[in-house]
Amino acid sequence: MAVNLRSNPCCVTTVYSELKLATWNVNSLRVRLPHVLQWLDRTQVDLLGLQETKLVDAKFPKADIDAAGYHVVFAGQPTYNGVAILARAEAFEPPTDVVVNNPLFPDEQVRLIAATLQPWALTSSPTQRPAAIRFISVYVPNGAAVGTDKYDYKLRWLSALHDYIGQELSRHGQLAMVGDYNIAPEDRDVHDPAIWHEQVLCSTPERGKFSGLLSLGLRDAFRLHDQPDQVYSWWDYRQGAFRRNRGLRIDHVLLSAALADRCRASGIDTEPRKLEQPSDHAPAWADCATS
DNA sequence: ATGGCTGCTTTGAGCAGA
Repeated sequence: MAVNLRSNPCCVTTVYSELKLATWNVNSLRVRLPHVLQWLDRTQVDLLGLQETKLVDAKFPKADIDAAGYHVVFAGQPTYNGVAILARAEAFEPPTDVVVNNPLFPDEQVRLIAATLQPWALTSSPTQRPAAIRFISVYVPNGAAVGTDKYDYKLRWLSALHDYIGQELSRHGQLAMVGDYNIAPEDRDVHDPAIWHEQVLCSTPERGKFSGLLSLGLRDAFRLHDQPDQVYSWWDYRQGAFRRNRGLRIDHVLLSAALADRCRASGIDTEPRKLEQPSDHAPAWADCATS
């Protein structure tokens, strides 16, 4: 976040001039909390979606995240899944309109959380009140293998997500849906497209669901800018996959038009993947100008 | 062909992840 306290009060509408959004599948927040706190401190990210927290709500480290200067909303279950949204307290009022899971898709698994974040306004004028952001953190089912029950569940989950996000986009001009989509959108997002051809995470039906989300008006922040080749967000723990950069780009920041038009940079931060006891995923991020 | 790592689990070998 770039703090921007301009001298002329009539023109100041927010306490920042730049908004940094990110997503990170942490593969157990119990294990990864130190990495997350370190990353927040380094990046000063404004809005962060987490996936695979793997924590029941009673064990969620809310106090540590509060102490780091972030609002947090979360929903978990034993052992699997679990999602959260962190919002920089200096930038946003406390989250409102929190929704857990897709209202259109009854689900025993906790894989979606949505919240509205209202930027603090440095003006009392309602006309200068900055627009709120609808922020959604999703953990799309893995799908196991093409043709399995889990794969069918993944496709049904994504169809319902499409319908829900269509509704959400009609209600919120500034919307960001971030998360682990468990889909590599194109072959250039895959280290070895021949090996992965029509395999889970890369199959045509899954890619069709991802395209369907974009057809609602969302943009893949990563592809709004020139990027180096062979940038990925997940690497298997086995076989030295990270060292050999044998990865997939499956974690994405999707932006509505109002945010995409102001997106200035995007990328994937591989630094946390180099730490001891890393998550197998790296955070993906996007920077948007606020005006 | 298989399993390779990692985290979790009413502590253990088995599941799930991707």
